[in-house]
Amino acid sequence: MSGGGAPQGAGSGGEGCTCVADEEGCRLEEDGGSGFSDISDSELLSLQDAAESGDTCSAKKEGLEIIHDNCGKSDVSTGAEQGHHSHHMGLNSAENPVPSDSAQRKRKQKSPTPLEKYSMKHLAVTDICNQIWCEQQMVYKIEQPTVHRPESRAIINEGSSIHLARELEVHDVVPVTTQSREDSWALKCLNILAMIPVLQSGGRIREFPVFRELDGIMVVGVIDELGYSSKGELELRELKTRATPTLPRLAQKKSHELQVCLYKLLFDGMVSGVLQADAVMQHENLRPEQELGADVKEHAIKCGLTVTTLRDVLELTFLNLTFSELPRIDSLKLEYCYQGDSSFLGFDTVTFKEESVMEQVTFYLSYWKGQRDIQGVDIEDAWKCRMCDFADICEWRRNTPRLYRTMTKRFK
DNA sequence: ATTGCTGAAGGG
Repeated sequence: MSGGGAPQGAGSGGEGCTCVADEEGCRLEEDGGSGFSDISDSELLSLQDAAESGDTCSAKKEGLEIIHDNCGKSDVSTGAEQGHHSHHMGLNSAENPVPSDSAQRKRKQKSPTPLEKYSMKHLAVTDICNQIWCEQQMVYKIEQPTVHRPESRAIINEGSSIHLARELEVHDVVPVTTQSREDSWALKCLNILAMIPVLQSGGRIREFPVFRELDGIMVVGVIDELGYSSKGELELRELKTRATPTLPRLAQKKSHELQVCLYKLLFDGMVSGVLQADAVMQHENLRPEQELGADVKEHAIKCGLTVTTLRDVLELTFLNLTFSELPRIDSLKLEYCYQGDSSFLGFDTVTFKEESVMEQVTFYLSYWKGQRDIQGVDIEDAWKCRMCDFADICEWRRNTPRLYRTMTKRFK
């Protein structure tokens, strides 16, 4: 069951709070139920309020037009069901139109890299983790983010709500309206600024945003939990909720392990000063002097900060990160628990080997830079296809007949 | 720049 409670408005009793970008309610999906079902009642209410009070509810981002007197969940015009990555695929028809060396301007002749093709400014840590599971599937997920078999969807929703419940144990979540990507980044920074002192005083935090350039690509993520072990070491904890009361098998563990290693790589970089405001601005194509939205500025004031532009916030954040002398992450822990009865299944301690992690990162990012072809699952991993949401449309499978036979074989 | 494109993680 999806019990994900709504992050209610600014609670007063918490030890802290996190702001979530409340993109004017644009986190909507066509299908009222199977999609991101955790749009909460309170979010819907605030949407309706906004509509009634005549607020423009135009959601240009995502190419989604909402008729604003019908701003309810069931009335979302589609167009978003393919998500933001829904650039029409398969434009190969017009390819290489005769290299008429004359009129052809200085446009790049070479085909775009996958990163360019999907207009991605950055990769998420979880993109890379999906990539380690199956690169072909990861691409399908980017192209069609809302495609899920119902059973996958239910398990994922349950996991989300358990995570949210845990988050609410350590701080409140207050919705903040963002009007631009600059606003979203500012909010991310405000969250970091709010969490630094908690870490400094030995406290525990959840949902810590991290980002850093790796191999020329911006990688962003959110650390599930940071706290201190009994030995006083800074410890990263990543909760994995499971649909079966079993520990994961190797293939899945590999993905989880890389996930926490990537978080450490990003976090350590941030506290040791490798971040530069300009690099972030360039990668993300942000306007540094753009004035921040009213709600973001208002929230900054509540945090005791007077800021007007994203540059202000970013630089403040980087200064704080480097001068707070936060430790690097000492220990990486995966915690598994069973969705059914919340019982604890076990811990895994992950060893961080920098060379090995960087080697993997280089390999996975090379795909995004167009340096190699896509690589679907190997024969021995063909079992993954049996529970893949995209099995029936998969090019990799179609082009790998041996894989298909292995996959469909009912072994034993 | 056919001028702008995205909360990440969520589980297997």
